[in-house]
Amino acid sequence: VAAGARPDRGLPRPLPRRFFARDTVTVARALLGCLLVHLTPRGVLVGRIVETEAYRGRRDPASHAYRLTARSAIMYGRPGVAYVYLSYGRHRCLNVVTEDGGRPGAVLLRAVEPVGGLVLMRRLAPGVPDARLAAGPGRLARTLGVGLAHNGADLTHPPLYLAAGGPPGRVLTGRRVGVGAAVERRRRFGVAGSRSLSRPFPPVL
DNA sequence: ACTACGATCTACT
DNA sequence: GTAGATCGTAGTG
Repeated sequence: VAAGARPDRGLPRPLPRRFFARDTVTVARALLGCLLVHLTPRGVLVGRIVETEAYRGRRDPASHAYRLTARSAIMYGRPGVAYVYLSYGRHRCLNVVTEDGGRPGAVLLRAVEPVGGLVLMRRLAPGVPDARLAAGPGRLARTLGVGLAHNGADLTHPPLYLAAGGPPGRVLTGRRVGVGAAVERRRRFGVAGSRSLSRPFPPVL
């Protein structure tokens, strides 16, 4: 980069790795209101995180890290790294690894509100209304240009990273989506009033 | 090597 | 409300 050049001027600053080296539920809540930023060759994409889910290991049968396998090994590794997997052979899901000291954990990013790069986002998800462009983990990955190639990417640095945002306002909690009934409740978190939630939070749990 | 199964989304009845 | 798509991962033989 040329001296004096500021290629990231105007862009939010990445969250430090220590942000992610904490309890997974704490990180899942703290990520609400934060920004997901992707500097792609075709443009800058920015979304405000409005929905997350916490997945731990060992004691969490719904977590991919319940057992240590080739795929889940990344959840046992460095916090702040992306864990991207293919769901139902069609959809990619973006997580950020949490915890420290070899403890497994990850937060699934389930929904963001489009903040920047709307024109490109609409191209990536044709026919989807703006508020719904990244409502759901599969749509989020598609609309933000995230693929399996990002598995293992460091989310504390561009081109794909997380950044501080505004306060989330009131936070909703609920049971995780798409997992069996025998698992613990209230590991899904959402920003109340957002029109970009993947689905409503039931009034009573 | 072979099989079963999804942390989902879309389309259609 | 429910079915089908689609393929990497994980478990079994």
